[in-house]
Amino acid sequence: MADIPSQRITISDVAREAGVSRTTVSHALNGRGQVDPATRLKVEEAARSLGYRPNRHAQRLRTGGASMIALMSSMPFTVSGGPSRLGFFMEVAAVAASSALERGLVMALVPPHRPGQTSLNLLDIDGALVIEPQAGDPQLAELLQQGLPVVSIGRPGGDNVNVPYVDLLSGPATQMLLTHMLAAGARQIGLVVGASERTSYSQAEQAYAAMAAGHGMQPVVLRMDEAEGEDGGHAAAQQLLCEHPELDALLVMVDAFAVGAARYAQQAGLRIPEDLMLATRYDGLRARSCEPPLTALDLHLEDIAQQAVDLLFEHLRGDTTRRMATGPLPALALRRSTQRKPG
Amino acid sequence: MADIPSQRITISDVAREAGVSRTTVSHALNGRGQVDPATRLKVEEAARSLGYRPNRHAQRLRTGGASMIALMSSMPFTVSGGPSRLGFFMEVAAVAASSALERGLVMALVPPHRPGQTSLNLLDIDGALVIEPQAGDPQLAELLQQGLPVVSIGRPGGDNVNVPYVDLLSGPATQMLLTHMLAAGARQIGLVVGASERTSYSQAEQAYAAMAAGHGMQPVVLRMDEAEGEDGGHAAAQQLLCEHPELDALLVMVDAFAVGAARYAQQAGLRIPEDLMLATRYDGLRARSCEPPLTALDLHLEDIAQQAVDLLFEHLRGDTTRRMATGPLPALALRRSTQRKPG
DNA sequence: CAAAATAACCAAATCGATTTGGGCAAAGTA
DNA sequence: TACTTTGCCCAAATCGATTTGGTTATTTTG
Repeated sequence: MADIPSQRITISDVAREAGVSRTTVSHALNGRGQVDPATRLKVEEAARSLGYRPNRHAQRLRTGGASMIALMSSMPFTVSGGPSRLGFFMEVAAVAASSALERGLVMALVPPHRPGQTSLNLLDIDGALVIEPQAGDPQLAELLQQGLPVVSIGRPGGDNVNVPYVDLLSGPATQMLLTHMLAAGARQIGLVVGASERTSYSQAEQAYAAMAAGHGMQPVVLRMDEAEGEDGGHAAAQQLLCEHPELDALLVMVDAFAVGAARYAQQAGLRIPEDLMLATRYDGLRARSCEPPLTALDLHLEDIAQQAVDLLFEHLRGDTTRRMATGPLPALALRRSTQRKPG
Repeated sequence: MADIPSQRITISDVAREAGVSRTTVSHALNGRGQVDPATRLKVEEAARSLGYRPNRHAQRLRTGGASMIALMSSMPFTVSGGPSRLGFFMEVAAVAASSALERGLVMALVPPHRPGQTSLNLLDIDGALVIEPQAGDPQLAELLQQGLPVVSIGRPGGDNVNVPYVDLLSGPATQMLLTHMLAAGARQIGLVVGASERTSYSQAEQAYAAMAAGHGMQPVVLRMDEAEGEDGGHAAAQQLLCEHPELDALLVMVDAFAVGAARYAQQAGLRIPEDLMLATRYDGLRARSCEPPLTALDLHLEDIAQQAVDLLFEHLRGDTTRRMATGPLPALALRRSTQRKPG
């Protein structure tokens, strides 16, 4: 029956119990230096019986090692947080937290916040993962300014050219969605992206332009402020379909927009997919619980997040040679929103 | 153009810059001791200009406290993690992380792990949130044994009677689902719960028993090991429906099981909801992306998580008077799986 | 056999903060 | 005047680990 230790067990206690010096305890427990195997056993036994757990703060203070990373979202609250919180951010978080723990790192979540809160200087981290930062992202800027290692999930926008990143392959991804929609019978596809300057958007636009040129499609693109959330998607669909009644399909890159677009279609009496096909990029809760469920992409975020943590870990260790990683190609998640009844 | 500081700024650097001792810097920056207002300004200015950020490890080592809490899941990997990671756990995580940050606490995610990994002694936290711990939960036991403040989301199972908790109201929740199914035309409802000893299960069973007695329903309950995941739900449905062909509805408390049950129904040629109604407790990704989507409950996890963080915060502060909190009543999330076509 | 290498261990320095226990004027009090 | 209080400041101790730079014995080598 072990008493609850009111005073924490330190290395000195173990040393006393084992009858050796603190140095030897440290060496024995960490496999460093020269220690007689018999002594090592004695130390280990003492540590176990006393319930010794090294004080992480003392360890980190001495060794300078990293212990905490943060995962931050640069998307506005209305897209990344809000009613349906379980999006891209949290999916990455789930995997990244596991991978981080396996490396002895603790991952702190810094969820999207209402405008005007920085709170970054509140927490003291050794590195950070950021998701699809836009050009001139203030959070990213602050992290870099503090000299912290950062890995971006998705190539960072703007002039942050030397921030290491995991490529999300937005060009091929867009191509995949467009190809599918065309094969499924779409004739005129419109594109909706966010208004901020993110690599995924510009790559999508490029892929879309190339595709349109190749298929004799008149390119129709609309950019909408992400902060507008689902309502923004509603408005975007409305504007696009009024100005371009020939459109019979929409590729809406932001899932919150896509849900709004579906709502507009319903209100306008447009059947999905018969009158209007709809697809989005990220296959998350929003895409799946939309009515009808939306065709989207499995981005393999599990691999992506894993790679990002790996990369960040390397940089934390001082090995900054690798500046990029690539995940597997996205895979199509086929749903009703792009499947017209045959005939 | 600030250089990237290769060497971290310490309190000594600030002291030198401001022309005072380290003690005075500490006092000035932390509002302790007696410091001339003019000196304080000088110190603050020096700290700002040098970009000083106190070393968290040194601080914590000295002061003892840590400002980190953990969110842990006691569900097996197959239920809470796995292919569809975005469940109960991550939904709570999203909200709890925000609330924690607002209080200056960092929240670490300790996702469900493969069996045999503790990893708890790896991180040092000063409090934890646990989700629906079962009777004799080893993680909870370890936390308590270390004397750490713990708040449970959902009343803890077994004899952990004095662990403070946020009530998930599983009795009323079950009643709500059963009442709905009966009103929707179900005649004989079977119940599937997890085999572990969790309060939500026993409360569900109680509510079910009472309901059955009141409606002349023969109670049919099956307990399935949670580690079996979706396949377990498949097996449970098979067994239940073979032994009790009179059943025309199932309330499956674990969402992973429910998805498996839906799969079995499809294989057995049972139409949902015409031949078999299906409902589950937690309205998450699994319930929504099931075919057909499953009727479930909005548990108001946002409020629940908020309350849990509040409660834990109080206990961290030493105020242990409040030992329980209650969230709002769950709300029905109606889906096709319980809506028979009229006529 | 003397010199060099190795094994096993330890005392003290170190990491960067906070806290303890003063020191020294200037101001207040008997 | 002498004695206490107050204001402002600092040197050194402290937190609990790791690391540096040794000291002894014990082998190995020339």
